Parts: sequence; C-alpha cells; structure tokens
Amino acid sequence: MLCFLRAMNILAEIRRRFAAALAELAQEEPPWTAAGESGMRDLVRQSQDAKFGDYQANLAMPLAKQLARPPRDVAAQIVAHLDVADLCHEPQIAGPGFINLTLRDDWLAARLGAAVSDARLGIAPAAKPRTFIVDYSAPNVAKPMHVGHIRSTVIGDSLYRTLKFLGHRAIGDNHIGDWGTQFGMIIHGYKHFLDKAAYERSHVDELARLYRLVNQLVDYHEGRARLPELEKRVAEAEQTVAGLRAAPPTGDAKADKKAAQILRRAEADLAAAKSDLAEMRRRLAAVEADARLARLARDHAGIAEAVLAETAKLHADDAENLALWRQFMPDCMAAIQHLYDRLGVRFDETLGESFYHDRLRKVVDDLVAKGLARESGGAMCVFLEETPAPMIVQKRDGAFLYATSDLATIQYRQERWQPDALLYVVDHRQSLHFQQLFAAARLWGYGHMEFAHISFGTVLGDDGRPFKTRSGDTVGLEGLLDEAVERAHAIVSANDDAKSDGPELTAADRKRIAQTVGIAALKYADLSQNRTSDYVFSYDKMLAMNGNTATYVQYAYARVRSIFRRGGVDVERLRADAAPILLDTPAERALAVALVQFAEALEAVLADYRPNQLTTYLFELANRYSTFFDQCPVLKAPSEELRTSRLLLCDLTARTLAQGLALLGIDVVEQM
RNA sequence: GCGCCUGUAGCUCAGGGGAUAGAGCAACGGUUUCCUAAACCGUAGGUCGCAGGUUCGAAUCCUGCCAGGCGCACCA
Repeated sequence: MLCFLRAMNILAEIRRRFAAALAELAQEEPPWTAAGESGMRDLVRQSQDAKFGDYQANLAMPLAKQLARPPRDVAAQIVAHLDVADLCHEPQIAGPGFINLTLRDDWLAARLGAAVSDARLGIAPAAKPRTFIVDYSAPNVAKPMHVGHIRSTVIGDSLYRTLKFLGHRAIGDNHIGDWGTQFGMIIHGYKHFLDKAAYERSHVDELARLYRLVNQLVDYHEGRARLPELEKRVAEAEQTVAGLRAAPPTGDAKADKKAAQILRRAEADLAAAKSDLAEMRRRLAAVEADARLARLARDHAGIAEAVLAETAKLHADDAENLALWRQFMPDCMAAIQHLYDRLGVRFDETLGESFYHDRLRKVVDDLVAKGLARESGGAMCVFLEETPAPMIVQKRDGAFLYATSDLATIQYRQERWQPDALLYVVDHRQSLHFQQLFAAARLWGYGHMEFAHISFGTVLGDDGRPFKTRSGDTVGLEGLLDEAVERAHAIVSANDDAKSDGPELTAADRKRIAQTVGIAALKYADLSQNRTSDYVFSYDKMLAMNGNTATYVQYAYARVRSIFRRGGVDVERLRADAAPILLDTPAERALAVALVQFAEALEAVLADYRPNQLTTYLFELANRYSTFFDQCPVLKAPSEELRTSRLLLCDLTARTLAQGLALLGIDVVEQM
C-alpha cells in the first residue's frame, strides 16, 4: 500500500512503463534494441495543452527514423506493448506520431484519496538520499546587510528546505566574512572615533557608524589619489573619440562599419569614464562640504594604511585586536541574526573565514607538497587547464586569499560531513573564481564531489541599473523589509475595509498579516525569477494580487481557510472519513491533475537547482483553484457527496500550497 | 584580446528539441441576491536579436555576427 500511497511521481512511473514496453519490443525484434537505449525517457513529458491529454510521449518519430518505418505504425506498436491501463485511458495516437495519455479519473481520485491521509501529501522521500552542503547568504558581518544579500539568502534557503523535504541530508552553512579588512576598519574606528555614550546605547549602531565613517575616509583618500588618473582617462578618451570622429570615411563599407563600431565603443568608454569621475567628485565634495568630516579626513591622511595595519595585527594574533574582535563579534552576529529572524532563515553552521584561518598554511603546504602549486612572480599559484589565469593561493607578501580559504573549507567539509555535493549560492560575477576553485579541488583529490555554482543575476532598479537609493547608495536590507511590510499593511487594510460585510481584522491582525505578506512578496519575487537572469525590483509588482506573486498564492490559501471557517468544517474528521473524491467538472479535474503533479515540480527544482520551477507550479495550482472556487460552490454544493468531495479538494489544495510555500521559506495566513 | 551570462508581446518575465510560443501588467469587453471581486472569463497584441547549419521537427542544439551586462594573477 505504501508504494501506491507514495509513488514518487507520475511522470517517472509513465516513463518506466514506456521503458518496459521498449525493452519488450527489443527482445522480440532486434532492430528495436538501439531504440530501447538512452535518450528515450526524456521524450515522455507533461502535455503542454490539455487537449493532448495529461502526458505525451514523443518517441515514435525519432524511432521511426531509426527503424525506417512510418512513425504512426511505430507509435501503434509501442502502444500495443504499453501497459498503462491502471492509470490511463486508451493511449491516443495523434499527428505525426504523438502518443497522448489521459489519466483515469478513478485513478486520480484514488491517488488524491491516499494523499488526504498522508502527512507528506503522497510525496515519497528520495530513494537514494545524498548529503548536500548548501553555502548561502555569506554576508560580511562587519557591515549592514543590503539588497545584494537577498538573492543568495533566499535562493539558498529554499534549496536547503527542498532538499530536506525530499529526504536528503542537507547542511546549511553560512560562510560569513568575519576576518577581513572590514574588521580592521571597525578596530581602527573604535580606537580613534568611538562615541562612548552612543556605544553604550547601542553597540550595533555605533559599530555600524564607525564602519561607515572609516570606510568613507578611506574612500576619500583613495579617491583623491585616483582623481588624476581618472581625469587622465577622461582626457584620453575624449582625444580618442575626437580622433575617430575626425577620421574620413574610407569608402569601403566593411571598414567604415568597423570604424563606426570602434567609435561607438570609444564613446561608451568616454561616457563611463566621465560618469566615474563625476561620481568620484561628488563623493569627495560630500566629505569636503562637511566641516567635521573634512577635518577628520585631513587629520587621518594615512588611514588606509592604518586600517591595513590593524587588520594585519589581528591576523597575527595581536592580543589587543583579537580582544576587540571577540568583543565586536557578538554584536555583529546579533545584527545579522535579527535579519535572519525576520526572514525566517536559519543555518546549521555558521563558520566564517576566522574558523579556517589557522588551516590556510597547511593547505598551501599540502598543495606544494603534492606538486599542484608552485611559485610564480613571487606568489604561490595553482595552474589549471580550465582557465588561462592560475589560481593564486598565497600572495607575494605571504597573505592568504579567498581561494585559499575556500579550499580549506572544502577540506574541512569533507572531514566533517563527507558530502556528495557542495552548492555555492553566489552571484554570477564570481563564476571564474568557482571555475578555478572546482578545478583546483578536483586536482587536490575531491573529484568525487559534485560542485555547483548556483549563480544568479543582479537586482536592478526600474532604470535597469543595479538597485540603489535615489542618492546612489546601496539599499539596506532592513529598510527593504520595512518598506515591503509597510506597503503590505496598506494593501491589507484597504482590502479589509472594502469587504462587503465590513472589516474582519483587528489592528493587530492587520499588522501580523502585513509582516507575513510583505516578507513573502519580497522572497517570492526573487524566487519566481529564473535565477540566471537579472531582475527588476518593484514593490508594486511583488505585492500584486494578480499574477505570479506570493500574495496571489497566499490569497488562494486564505480562501480555502475561509470556506472551512464559514462551514464550521472539522478538518481532522473530514480527512479521517476517507470519503470518495468526485471529479465531475473540468475545473475539478484540472485542479486534481495539478495536485498530483506536486512531486514533479519538486523534482524539477532539484534538476537544475531552480526554485522558480516551484513558484510556477504554485501559481498554476492557485490559478486552477481560483477557477474551481469561481465555478464550483463548496458549502452549497448540490449534494452532500459533492460537498464532501470538494472540501477534500480544498483541503488538499491548501496543504499543497502551504507546503510548497514553506519550501520557499514563505508562511501562509488564515485571513487576508 | 579572451571568457561567462543575457536578448521572447508596449512593459516585467516564463518556456530551453516536439503539435497553433505562454503568463502578469497596461488596453478593450463581460461576470457579484452565491464560500474573500485582492477573484473569474474573454478579445487584441510576437520575424522568439540577425544569418547560416544540424534534425522527421529549432525559440530551444551548433557556428558566425549584432546588442547589452559581468569577469579576466596576488580583492572578496
């Protein structure tokens, strides 16, 4: 019974049936042998259009080619050997040789009936569980988190949850930056610019202020130093452009086109150089316009070197700096923890750079001993076939790098967890680094692991440029959450006020709902995007009641709960009674098919580590529920049997939506 | 110069060898004595950047080009 109750997924089952049919044919007729081999299973899939049934097999056409026979004959022969009578109606052969399958309603109903009494909704855990380490979020804890951290955090968290739900062993690891120059900045700031009273009031706020101040002063001096270089770049670019413009046409169309292209690029370079220069001047002016800042800048001309010195002392185990680091860390951790609490994100491990610090020497020594790293230009390098540039594991000055620390991390994770796979949820700009890291790790003896860089694009503003505040600063994560919640509150309130029977929610309800809805909108907007592309950030779109948004899916859930409230339905008893499910109308059937395909959506997520496969599914399910809700009265169904059946469909829908959202790290609300 | 990613409806985006390319927004039209109309149903809108190639079949794979983004030895 259990195997029926939790058949992994229908598509996989149908593929097995086709494989069996092909194997049978291969035994009877040798020409079919090649046909039974690889590649055929992917040609069985969900139908894209309901009029072609629920599933379709497209394998007759390529086979017909191999066998040199008409494709419809080939399809007929496959169908003759195909045993799917328990799940599907008679297979239909259509068009050039498509085999269309329609699930039997009694089978659908039985399958849903089994899911009703199953806490896992009929989803079987993985037959072969694997151990995954999911490396996500990884902020620098010395500075406030910003919009740039949201994608890694949210995508990683969702993959982590999905892996666990499907029965894998997953370890969520937050590889925080807790040992870099940023701490040198705070230490330096603490020693020179501390406002004791402010620090007493709030450690976190004062440390953040010190970081910003020191960073600004370092930037200022760096900017001053770079100004001539930038000015020179602009002047050169201007000259280049002028020269190109002055060049007469050659008369040769191809050469002229090439020249025009070079000119366009030169103009783009000039524009970029000018904008960099303007930005730099703006920032310098901002410091100079502030008398206090200007004085600090004057008095601390060597601040960049001082910061580096503090960092170096920390790394050399200087007692004073180490003590300060230990003093600051709890406050820094508390600040990021506050955000993780708001987001509902957690980790099994939070091991940052400091944890690996004393392992780096040994990593380099081992790489050298194994002949994988050698000295080049004063630095210790691992040369790789995969990339033109080597991976540097130790700088000329003896310091170790990100790459060294990442290798040490792989080594540690192997010792600690023996993982099958390492997933790095990090933005696409670091793809070269990961290409090098993975290649080096394989050389180093970790070739048995699956390494995956789960890369993602940039969050853009509606101007198509990286999302910034109006003044050009990065957007803080805290403020981003506040605004999402605030806007959600306005929408929840307006909706509640507009209810025909008058408002139902207390002020406290509205606040609580706004929290959930606001955070959900933000996360879902990110997760519903194909992670490889950049996406344009918009509060209005993410909180829209229509379309592929968390709010729309949550609304479908709330409508189910509303029916149960109004009908005084005892859900436990409803489930226990095991009444039959009836699929009499197209809307009910469409909903039923979506419900039994949940497992397929989850598998699709893991196939390419893409949570947007799940959001697409949930949107489709919520959409079908909305149609059902519109067309099929539940509490006032024409018969008691139908009422019960529809209540069961509602219950399964609500549970599937809630479970799916939970795997995205999103909560549901009972009313909204 | 080399490498990676992206280019699909007016806008924001799905789809990544299968049948007539989808959704939301915006536009237009319809549906509330009935469980939340924050909804539902419909109409209109496309040279899937361009050109070749592979294939029974290409938005999807390959090559070249065009456009944009991002990287490219001692930052993380």
